Amino acid sequence: MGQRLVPRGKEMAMVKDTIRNMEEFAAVSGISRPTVSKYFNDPDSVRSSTRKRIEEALERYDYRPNIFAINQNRKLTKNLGIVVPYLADPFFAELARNIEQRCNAAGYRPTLYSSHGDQALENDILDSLRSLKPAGVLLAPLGRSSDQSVIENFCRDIPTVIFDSYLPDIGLAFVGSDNSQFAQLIVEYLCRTGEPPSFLEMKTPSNPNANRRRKGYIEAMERLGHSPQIVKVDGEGWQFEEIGRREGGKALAEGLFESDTILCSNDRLAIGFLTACYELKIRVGRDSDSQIRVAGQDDHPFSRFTCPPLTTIAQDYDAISRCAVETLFSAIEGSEKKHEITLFEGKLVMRDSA
Amino acid sequence: MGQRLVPRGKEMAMVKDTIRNMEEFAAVSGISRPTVSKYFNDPDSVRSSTRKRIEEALERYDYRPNIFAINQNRKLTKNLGIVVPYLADPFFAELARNIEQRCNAAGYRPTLYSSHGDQALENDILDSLRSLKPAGVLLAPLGRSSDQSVIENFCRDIPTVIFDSYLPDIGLAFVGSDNSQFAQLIVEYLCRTGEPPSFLEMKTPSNPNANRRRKGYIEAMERLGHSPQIVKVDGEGWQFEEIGRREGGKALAEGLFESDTILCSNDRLAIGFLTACYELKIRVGRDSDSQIRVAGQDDHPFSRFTCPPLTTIAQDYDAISRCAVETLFSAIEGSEKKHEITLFEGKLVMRDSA
DNA sequence: CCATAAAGTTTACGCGCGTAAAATTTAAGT
DNA sequence: ACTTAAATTTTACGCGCGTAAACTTTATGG
Repeated sequence: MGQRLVPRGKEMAMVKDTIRNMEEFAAVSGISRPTVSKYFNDPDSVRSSTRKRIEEALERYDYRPNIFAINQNRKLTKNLGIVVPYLADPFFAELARNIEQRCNAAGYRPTLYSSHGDQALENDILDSLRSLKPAGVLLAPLGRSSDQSVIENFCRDIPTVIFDSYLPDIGLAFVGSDNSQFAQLIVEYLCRTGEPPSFLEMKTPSNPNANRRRKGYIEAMERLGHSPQIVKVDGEGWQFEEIGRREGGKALAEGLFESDTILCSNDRLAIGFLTACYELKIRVGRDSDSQIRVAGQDDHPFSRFTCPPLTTIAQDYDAISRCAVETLFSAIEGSEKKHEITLFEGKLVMRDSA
Repeated sequence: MGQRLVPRGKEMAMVKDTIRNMEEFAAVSGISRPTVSKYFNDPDSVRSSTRKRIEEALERYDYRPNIFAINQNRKLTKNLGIVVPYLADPFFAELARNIEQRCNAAGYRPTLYSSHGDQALENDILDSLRSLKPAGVLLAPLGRSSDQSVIENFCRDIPTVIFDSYLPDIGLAFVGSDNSQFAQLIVEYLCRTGEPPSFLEMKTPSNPNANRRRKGYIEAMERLGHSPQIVKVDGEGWQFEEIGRREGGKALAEGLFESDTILCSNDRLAIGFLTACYELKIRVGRDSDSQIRVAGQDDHPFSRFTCPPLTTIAQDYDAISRCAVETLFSAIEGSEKKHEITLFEGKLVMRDSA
């Protein structure tokens, strides 16, 4: 009796549930519009008592500032762009997820784009990204098939951190992996535990990281007193598994590998190559009754589940995404000048394939 | 002599390269601003001669309308939202790519979001999607862990086509696969070629499609005169491969499967289960010296590359994405009323695992 | 209690574009 | 050449918010 059947907030919301703009919201919260505007730009910039009043009103009415009107008038938006070359590759999906969460946590509005391995699309994305007036962009370029001049122009206008795939002197900074170290680390391991490996890669790798991995392989082999052997197979595009299976299998069947240990340029190639081995009934592993060993590089999310599970070098997803985001933020908020390059080392992940 | 050293367009661009708004662009193109505005809303709505003049100016000056000002004033934006539950799953990545391209082709601006398996994030996405005033949304819900009332409210305000994971009576329409048919098709195949299969699934599947697949399995088994056997394993979340490996392997080691043929609720579970088989040194395949057969459902992009390659039922990515997009467009442009459900059949993909 | 700074209020303008209405020009067709 | 419809121009307003300037209120401290 006499008790409220409806919570106070809900009741008041019924009175005028349709807050059309900041003017009306300022009215119902009893604060002037410019102050309310100030609050939304930075809640800490208003006195705590007025902040409280605004936030109370915010609970009664679900008003939120019109994002288009905001961005039209602000010089610097809170938008961020995240661009990856190929989202159907779980490696990039994971990286993107990681970066996205960090951006959200920092109060920005990230938007995710995938170039799908297509130069024209990458250019289009950068183009439409411009019109979003983003505060910054985190860009993993296609690599070899990127239109460098387009990216260079873009980076001149918009604060951009490049990650994963290096482009010389472009953008605020580069964050990626020390691909040479990747290859050296696993070569050392493979040599220590068996025959020195042959190296399997695509003839025209779409990603420049492949070049550093090849060099790392050669360096490590020579340092250890072995002669490197590189098998380059045909294949274009981003269907790495299929290339690894078809062309890698072909090379295997033709006996092109001088070693019984195959180091693949990346995990996806290795995954396809494992399939080829299966089809050729060649037993892969490091136990005595196996015929060859296969290793990859990246620690792709699926590498744990190949048969046998793939020995590989793990990318430090977390460090890369964290560093890329932090670098961008410090450049946006402060003003970093010099073009910095940060490379993270990989860790050996020993599984059964090598 | 007397020849131009600079193309005409470039030369004129030097004169006044900084078109600040539509007013200025209208001036240099010799057309009034309202007509230019009309052109940008629909190039075919102006006379071909004026269209030509505008497009000539467009080549000389790289003006493009301010997207924020446009969206602020238009009642209906050209924005679209695409939401998937888990982007690190290449199945959804592929589907999203497919949908994205269709939206772009139709002149819309799609934005891709992933709920990353998290209800709170799904809600947040819908919330921030609202403020984008999208013309429509293509939503693949989390499923069981979705907050149905939130999604229902969202769909009341914004034209939304649900895909992949069915939610009763929500949204404009549903587009997905006939999951019951998937299971029946592969059960028939498995029974025809060997022992009737046991069914492996998660105890609390995150996706309601799993329920239809289970029913399809039971139906087909009974129709063929076999008694169904379902093995439910523990496991939460979206790490299906790991669940398939760990829990599926445990069930296998404990001899819980009555049949030598295992039908998995989906490919990712099957991929993990194949790993478990490998670890237990159980040979998978359909040839005489294999011990068990394993099949999946979805035709996941990686299923081609498991060892052995996975026999499965292929989702019709293309048909689903096409239908979902077309349904949304016809609802946006025209005005579809009735809530339609469209299901696509799967096709048997025979590989070596079963 | 008063001086002072900090915060809030009023007022007003501008951002870039959609869009309506009325006036004018253009194109098409008998 | 004349009628008519269609396209374009002019003019004008509004969207929702950022933001500046001048003024008024509040908090703080000796």
